[in-house]
Amino acid sequence: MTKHRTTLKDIAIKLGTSTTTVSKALKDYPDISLATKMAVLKMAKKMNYEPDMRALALKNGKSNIIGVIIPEVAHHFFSNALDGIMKHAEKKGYKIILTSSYNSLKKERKQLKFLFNKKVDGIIVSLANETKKVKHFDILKKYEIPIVMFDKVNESFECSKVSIDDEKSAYVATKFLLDKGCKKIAHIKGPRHPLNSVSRFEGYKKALEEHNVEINPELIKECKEVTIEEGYNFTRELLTQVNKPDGIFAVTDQVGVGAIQAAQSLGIKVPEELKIIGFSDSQIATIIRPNLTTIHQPNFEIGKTAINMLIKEIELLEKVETADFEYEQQILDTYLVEREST
Amino acid sequence: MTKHRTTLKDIAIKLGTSTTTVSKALKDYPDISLATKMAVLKMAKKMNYEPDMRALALKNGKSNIIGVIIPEVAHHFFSNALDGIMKHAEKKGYKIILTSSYNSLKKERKQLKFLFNKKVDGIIVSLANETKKVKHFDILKKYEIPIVMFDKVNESFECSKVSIDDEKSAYVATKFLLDKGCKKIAHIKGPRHPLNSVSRFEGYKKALEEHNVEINPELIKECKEVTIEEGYNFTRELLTQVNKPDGIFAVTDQVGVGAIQAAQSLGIKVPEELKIIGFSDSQIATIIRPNLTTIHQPNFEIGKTAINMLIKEIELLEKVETADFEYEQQILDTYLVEREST
DNA sequence: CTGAAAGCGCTTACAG
DNA sequence: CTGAAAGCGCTTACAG
Repeated sequence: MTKHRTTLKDIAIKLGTSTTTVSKALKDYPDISLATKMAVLKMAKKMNYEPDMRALALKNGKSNIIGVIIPEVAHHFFSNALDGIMKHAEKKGYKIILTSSYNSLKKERKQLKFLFNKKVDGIIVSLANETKKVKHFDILKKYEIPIVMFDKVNESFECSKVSIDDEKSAYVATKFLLDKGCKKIAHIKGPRHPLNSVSRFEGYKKALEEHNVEINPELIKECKEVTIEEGYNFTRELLTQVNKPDGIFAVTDQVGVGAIQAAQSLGIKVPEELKIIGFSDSQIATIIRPNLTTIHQPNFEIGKTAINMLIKEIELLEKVETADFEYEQQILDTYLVEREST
Repeated sequence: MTKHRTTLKDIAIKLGTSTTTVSKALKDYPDISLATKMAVLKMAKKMNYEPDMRALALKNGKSNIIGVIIPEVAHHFFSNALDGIMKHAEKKGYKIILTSSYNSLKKERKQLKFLFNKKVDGIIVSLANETKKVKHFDILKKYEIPIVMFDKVNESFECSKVSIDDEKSAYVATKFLLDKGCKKIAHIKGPRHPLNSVSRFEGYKKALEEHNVEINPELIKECKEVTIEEGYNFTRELLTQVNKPDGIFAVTDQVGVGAIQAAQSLGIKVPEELKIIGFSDSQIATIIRPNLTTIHQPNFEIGKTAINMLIKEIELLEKVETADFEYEQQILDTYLVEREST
């Protein structure tokens, strides 16, 4: 058994007064005599009184806790976005219950249910790769619990969202290779599901089409895990086939780094013989030699924007009777960072 | 206002019975008739009943929530340790409230107080760099709230701890350079405070002393932020002074990567003219060319061990009257990974 | 200015 | 087998 902590009642008994009075004194109600107030304050301090937030949450119907569900924790993008979420939640007096879906739909459902039962004030989620249908989020609508999706969002679900324009960014990346003179541009894409990879693939195709370059299935590879290893292996495949690419657009920096290493392992010069561009602008892009040209993505800002939108909704909801406000959809800017690999 | 959620009372009214009966039926008490039980279960399902965990926490005195305080979120080591903490907390039915001290003592105090008021079942902490005295943790002792420290621990505070042997690992790293024939080994150390950097410095000195190599202050540099940039700048200083080192032990891989880049910028060959070893075995160590030799640290395992120790204490405490069990101190193994930079 | 009472959503010892 | 009552720690409308 853990030890008894001081409650309002303890203070009241010690002072021969009521919990009502103690509560009011502590909360600085106007209808308490100065003498009583001082006595209560003093005793509360002496007894190390700290309010029990469980009771407050139950009573007030507000916990000042926000639930977060992310696909992965030990991941460059998510830990940075999380940093943005936490710093700004902190500023506004909220704390975070952090959960992970580990990219599994089943876990995502479980975490959501838990956060719902926990009565968090709102939820921020980046969908699991497995998640296609988002029916499980309907319960939040039903009980008017604010939710904001970021990065891995669902197109059809109505809620506020923060993301980048993956298609446009991929278009920019691919067009950059075209402008640099590449004729045969390969794309090592992400898995079929998360919307991001699909959109990046679309941007790639759009740029090629616009420049009247035929899309060649031989030059398109699809990752499962989106790792350095996959980037390495696919690039070796690409570079040893008859129809070799002279440019590669990699779906992430991890894959791009693998691509550079693969080219080097075959004695192919980057950028002279092969130009490579990544996506994300993570630290590894600056460490690999030649440095990886990439698309910069505002990780921290994405998290920050998401939490600010969510808190705005939470606090709006406290005032109005019913939630019929407009959902916001913010698309944050990306930009190309030119380095040595192109 | 958020919408009303189904409570036991709602079900009871609908069924013309009492909340007591509903509660018991839901919890499968033996003294409920099968008919009632079925009816309750059915209605609960129909009305989408979900228990309110705030009420449970208040009633049971247990929240199944663990508070975590880490110095940084967007950090390779901490996000991996956190991954270990979360995965294993999950398995045992606990969730995490994640907070960060941002390496500030003041924030650490604030987060601790919050978690205390929140009545979490236990706390896992890695101390802020600023934290020297840990008096603020005494309150946990007073109320018998289990706490486990990991990585950045305090020597004198009595509680369970998980870490690695920084001194020994640093000794191994330095000795490795000596065995490779280095005569003048520099050390780019961390800031004066966190115990880790001090211990690593001790290990460095010990190895030199044992090999009768004099410790030369000219060869010792002290980082503030422990970044690639600092590693780069200090290494350039070291390599342009009269008394040049032929080996560098860097306090982290970040610093080690900066060191390699600095050597390259001066046309000094690694490992032929200068051998470099890092600490942590993070991804960047495998990406830099030449690859960085380093000390492997079990990030995920550290988190996993910490959470398992904590849950053990929490559950023990539920059974016994008072907490007088032994604190565990686990030192996890590290090992040297030889790569190209030595 | 003070305090008894009701209530937030649950559990459980106890009486019937 | 069922349910009224007390209680977890707080808040607040209301009566005095």
